[in-house]
Amino acid sequence: MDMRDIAKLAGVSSATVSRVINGSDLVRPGTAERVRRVIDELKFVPNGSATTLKYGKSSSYGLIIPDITNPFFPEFIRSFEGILVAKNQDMLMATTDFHASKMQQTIHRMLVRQVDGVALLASEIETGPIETLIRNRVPLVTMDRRLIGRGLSDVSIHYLSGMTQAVDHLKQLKHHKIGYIGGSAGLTISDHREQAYVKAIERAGLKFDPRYVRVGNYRVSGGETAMVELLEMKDRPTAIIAANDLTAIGALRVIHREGLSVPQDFSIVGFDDIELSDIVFPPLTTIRLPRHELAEAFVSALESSAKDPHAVGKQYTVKSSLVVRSSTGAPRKRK
Amino acid sequence: MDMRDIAKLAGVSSATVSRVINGSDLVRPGTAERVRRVIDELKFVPNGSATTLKYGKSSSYGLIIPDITNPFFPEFIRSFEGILVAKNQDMLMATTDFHASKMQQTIHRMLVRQVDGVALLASEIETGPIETLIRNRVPLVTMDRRLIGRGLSDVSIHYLSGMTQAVDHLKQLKHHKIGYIGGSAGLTISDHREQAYVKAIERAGLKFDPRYVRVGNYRVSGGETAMVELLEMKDRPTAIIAANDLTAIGALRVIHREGLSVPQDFSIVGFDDIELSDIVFPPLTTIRLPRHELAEAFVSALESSAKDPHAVGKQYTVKSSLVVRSSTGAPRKRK
DNA sequence: ACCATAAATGTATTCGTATACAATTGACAA
DNA sequence: TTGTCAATTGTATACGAATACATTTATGGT
Repeated sequence: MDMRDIAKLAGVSSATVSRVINGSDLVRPGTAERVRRVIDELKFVPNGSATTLKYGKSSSYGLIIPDITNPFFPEFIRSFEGILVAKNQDMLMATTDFHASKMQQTIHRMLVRQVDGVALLASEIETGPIETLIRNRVPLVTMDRRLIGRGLSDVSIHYLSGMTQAVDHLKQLKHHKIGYIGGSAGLTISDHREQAYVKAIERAGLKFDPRYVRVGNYRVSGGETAMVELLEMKDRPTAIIAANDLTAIGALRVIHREGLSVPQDFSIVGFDDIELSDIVFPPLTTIRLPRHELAEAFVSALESSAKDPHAVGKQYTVKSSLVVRSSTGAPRKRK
Repeated sequence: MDMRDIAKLAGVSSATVSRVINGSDLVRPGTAERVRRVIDELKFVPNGSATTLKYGKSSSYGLIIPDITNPFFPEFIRSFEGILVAKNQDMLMATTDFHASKMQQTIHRMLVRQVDGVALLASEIETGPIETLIRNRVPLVTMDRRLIGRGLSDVSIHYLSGMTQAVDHLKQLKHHKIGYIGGSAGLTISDHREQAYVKAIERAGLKFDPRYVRVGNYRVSGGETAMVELLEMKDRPTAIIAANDLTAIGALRVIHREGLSVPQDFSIVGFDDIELSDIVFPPLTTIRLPRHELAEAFVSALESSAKDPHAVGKQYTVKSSLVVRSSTGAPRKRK
């Protein structure tokens, strides 16, 4: 069943049907009504491929993330998808699992599908795939790369605001030895977070000690491994800031496993403020990264680039801020 | 850039280019090589809309879930997407948030996109949307509806296997009063789970007490509310089975908040075995629902229906089984 | 009633790929 | 060399919707 069938039944031409469907105002109300009735009766659904082919736009955006299993992403996706659906756009989601090959494959699929733009929350890996998109004039919005260009926008998180609050909060509680468990080595996003930590420490007038900085992997396991190492130190920190909440939860687990407690023996600060962080015990003090604002920034960046793919994109910034719960407190006095 | 451009540069016709791209074997190897070289050089990507329009198939499947924020779904999606990508299929994901209107909208979008089939993990709401799909001859695979038909398959979970193991396990620990916190009222999936509980209780020769059965909402909050009610009972149960892990975690929180402990004061059994269940404290004994098998069942159901949309679908079954961790133990003796 | 003009509708073509069918080329035998 | 047949390659068209342009119909003024 296609528009011509509808046209025949409504006694009009396919052009009129198309106009009715697209809400053109140059159709007489009576005619439009008649056509609409036929469409409803036959429950006609237009063929999107034909529209995309003709129109050159697919009204869909790609979303590439590294790992849907990290709760941060589903929470982001919910907002992102919600915003798109409200605008009658579709979302093509893909996961890279941090593999460059999957990334390539994914981008290829998005090109085939004629997406109107790509939101890349896994910019980590390489620049190759990014160039592929740019070359094909597909608007791209990255996270935390801090580079813009023609058809290339970026949404960055202002880590420093939240990190400063976290360090100040800990300092006020009389912590002087504040450690940091980072993300996977070699990712720009990890660097940004770590730099914010270093800067916040220095700004607070505390001494930066590289021995207190450990590498993680953005997952629970990385937090565990790093925390084990930190526990083995003689002069160990009394507070830990983690690169994300999962890492913080990993640290928490190790501390509990060792029979120590939070926040009496260690204060822990996470990053992201995933829903989970309010559920674990003790509820996690964490630096909130507002998902909905982030999603909104991505969508508006995508939209404006889609409107004019030739223009230079914008740099968006989303602030982070501390949420104090129960995993931070004054350190236990040691003799 | 289209196939004709490639054809011109390679000195062949567009038909040959198409044949090369689709791996037809009636192209002379030398010619194919020449064409492939041009494609690579120009990094040509074919237009999927045109292919879909011509071919009538989009090589993509729809996935409809209620709530991506429930960790069960991301874990499922990871497998589902992985399997599809390996077969060069795309996934169009959509969330319903348990709203019938969103469901309708979502299904409409999938029809427009010409998906080759839909996996519906949110069959809960109504039958209307389902009929829309059937009418449009889009293969449909539902979860736990236990109805099949032309182009309609179903993947059901054999709850009873895991539930029986759970009840037996608790009985062996000397629990006689085993409560149940269910899912949202009115969903078939909730009924299936609850029926399995009732049957398992009776099979174990225990007394079924309806006062021990409470309604939840598949989220932490539902587990909390229900657990508060259960705690207020005079003759309260000593063990609780929850309809999913989030519910169990909600119960866990309330118990801790009241200064009681698990498994000393209460034994708790979850359902799903989300990754989280191994991370909470204490690690949750739970009934595992194998995500990967589930995803595989969905994909094979989709594929066989897509191959022959006219045939009657199949009923798949996936077993559940108990995973014992630390949230279950012998009940504390009460005087 | 008639013309000018605006409003409404229709006709024909385009988007890029796949493929039925047609045409050409090549291999080999006689 | 020519014919036969298979292997290649090319030509023309269809898929379904959108739209430039053409045509018809309605409206209003005289």
